[in-house]
Amino acid sequence: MRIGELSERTNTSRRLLRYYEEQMLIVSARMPNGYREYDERFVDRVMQIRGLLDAGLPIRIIKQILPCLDKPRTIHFPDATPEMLDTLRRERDRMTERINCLIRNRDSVSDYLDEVSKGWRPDPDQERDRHDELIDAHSAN
Amino acid sequence: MRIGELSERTNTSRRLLRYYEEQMLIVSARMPNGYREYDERFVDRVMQIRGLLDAGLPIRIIKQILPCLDKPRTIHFPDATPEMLDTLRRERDRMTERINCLIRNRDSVSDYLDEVSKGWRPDPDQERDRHDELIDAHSAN
DNA sequence: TTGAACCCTCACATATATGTGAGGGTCAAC
DNA sequence: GTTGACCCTCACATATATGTGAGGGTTCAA
Repeated sequence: MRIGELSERTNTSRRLLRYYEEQMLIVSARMPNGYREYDERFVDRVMQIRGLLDAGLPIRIIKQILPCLDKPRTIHFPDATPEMLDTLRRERDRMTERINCLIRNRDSVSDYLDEVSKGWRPDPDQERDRHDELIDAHSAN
Repeated sequence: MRIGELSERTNTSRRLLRYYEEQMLIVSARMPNGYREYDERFVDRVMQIRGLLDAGLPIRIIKQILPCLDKPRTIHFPDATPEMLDTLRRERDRMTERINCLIRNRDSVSDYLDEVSKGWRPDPDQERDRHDELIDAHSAN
């Protein structure tokens, strides 16, 4: 497929697809007329890139972890220098931290929405303790 | 505490703490000499903000969800307009998508690391098999 | 009373991801 | 053979989060 179709199917501007290519996250074949040509695999690949970008990973890091996400991944073993593996372990751990942070906060938002939809109403009898609770309000972020 | 201590305890530059204040993510009291004064709660609050920023949420959104994360949150219920609740639901869903994307990719990285460490340990104590795999590797390229 | 170590505001600079548009090919349909 | 919908490169613009530094006040201890 050409860039326009990939753009529509991944909801990503042509500009960005060319940018990702420039940043070497993807590679494109070229048709005789110079047009870029992509095969089906790129739909998922681009959506994966977008997901990771949206989750806060910079292109520099995405470029490093993408090769590990290919299956079969054996081809990429030889590229794995010890420094690279260290980077990957660090990134894996950062991703886990991000996940936990997101889960905690998503659950808070979720709880909030649940309580609102249950029809919470201000109860003057419970306002007494508010000050005390404020003290240990934010935990573990 | 003053901004320097908060900065050290949250590993966040003074510049950014002032920026978060300008963006109304946090508020500071002022001492008579004009210095900012923070109480303990801000340590967690700032770390929460940093976690969310790192997870890809823009300040605009963080500003909207932060009030829901306060406990007790009752104070903020009356502010919840229907549009606001819609935004929150959308953000909750986006956070869930981010979480799933991160988990998928983290697990892939993790699997990769596991396989590398099973087959090819850069650790000098366990280098037995490396030679064969290196041969394979080079012919695959 | 001087100096170090804080703090203030303000402004300009940088990196990253993204938008926009100019100037110009390619190609299929009318 | 003209038109419209694609594609190309290149360059400039924008938004967001962050760094850096100038110019200047405050506090405290030697």
